[in-house]
Amino acid sequence: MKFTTRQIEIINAATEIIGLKGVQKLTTKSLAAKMNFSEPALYRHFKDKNEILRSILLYFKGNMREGLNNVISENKTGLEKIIDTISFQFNFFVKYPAVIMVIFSETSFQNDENLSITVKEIVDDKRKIVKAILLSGQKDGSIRSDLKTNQLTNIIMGSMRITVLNWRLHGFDFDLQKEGEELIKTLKIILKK
Amino acid sequence: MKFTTRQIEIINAATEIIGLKGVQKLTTKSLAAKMNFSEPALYRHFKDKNEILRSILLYFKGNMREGLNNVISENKTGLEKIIDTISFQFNFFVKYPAVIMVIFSETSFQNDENLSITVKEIVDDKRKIVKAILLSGQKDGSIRSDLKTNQLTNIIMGSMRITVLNWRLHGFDFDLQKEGEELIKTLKIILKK
DNA sequence: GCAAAGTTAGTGAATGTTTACTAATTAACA
DNA sequence: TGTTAATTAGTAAACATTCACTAACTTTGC
Repeated sequence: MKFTTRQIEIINAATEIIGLKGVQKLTTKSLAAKMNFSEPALYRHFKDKNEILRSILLYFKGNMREGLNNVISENKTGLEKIIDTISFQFNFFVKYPAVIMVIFSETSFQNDENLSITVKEIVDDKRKIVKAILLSGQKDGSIRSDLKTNQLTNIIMGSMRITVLNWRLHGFDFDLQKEGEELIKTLKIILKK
Repeated sequence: MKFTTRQIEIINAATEIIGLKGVQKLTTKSLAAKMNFSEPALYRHFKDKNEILRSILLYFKGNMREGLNNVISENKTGLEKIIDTISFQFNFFVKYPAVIMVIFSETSFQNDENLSITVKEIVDDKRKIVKAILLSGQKDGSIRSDLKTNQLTNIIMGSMRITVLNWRLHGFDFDLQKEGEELIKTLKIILKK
């Protein structure tokens, strides 16, 4: 998926609205207002509203993946890679808090058949990456092998997600970076062989 | 919060719509249709739509809490209680899958100030319960004490949530009960002293 | 080198629908 | 007979989208 600069501007504006007020408040009106142009102008850049929503998902899927790929291509142990992966994501969310609702959107984007398929693909994709790292960690001996990778995946992804969501729920009123480090410390102890 | 039988019927119908199609598809029209009566009939039982949404949250908050209270009032170790708590919730969701979207709804109900406060209270409430059990488990020696209860809470709640959400995302196509038992087995090993 | 042709990104006005909600009325029944 | 629960028929506002049109660029062919 390639996007024009203008499309990316719109995607960012839409993401900000969703992050601040929820998907229900993302309307052609609110989006056009944030972009400082008229509603019909949106249709110069996207076929319809659903394409905007799908583009938001795909755009951040790409962003996330790029960052994760950088992390996992380094020459480190599985445990280190997992830690880096989590760390990268916490940094990402601190930097772009508006994206949280988009990335953790299983519950929000399921009103359209097409969108919920996209969401599913994104989630499965990430799960696969984490699982693969865990497996490599079990092989290189940095991660304990007495627990199934599937379960460890749930524990890692789940605890990270709930920490971030909780941050959002509490109006970003605590230091996510710090909380992230706490979680990483804990997970390290749990995962280590 | 006391509800009439008719109100509970409406709450259940609304929950089913949300569970199946998402909050955005819960409209006065769709809800009335599911209830087999006209839209204005809804207003016999609720002041407005927001009161319906709030009632859904409160109703299941009550249901959950009742079940959890039963579990934690038994005379068991902290570890056993935590396991029972998780187990209870998996059973609950298998029985009432439509409720999942309501219980794990931080992301969906935040379009209204009032509702998102209610959601926050529910989440915080549950977090407190889990944390208290963990603490008692650390005191009675059934749960390891080298990790902070806050972090353990995130790990437990997060992994449970993501397992259930994943089940939903995949159209309920695997055995959640079994997956829940797997998770419990894993968590037991991790938490044990 | 420059006019004709085409493209890009926007506008205001209007569209048909859907939304939540209300007023007035009626059927049921204890 | 009076309360409860429903109805029919409506409303204003919000919604996504289309329409006809324009101003400002860019490309192309002579």
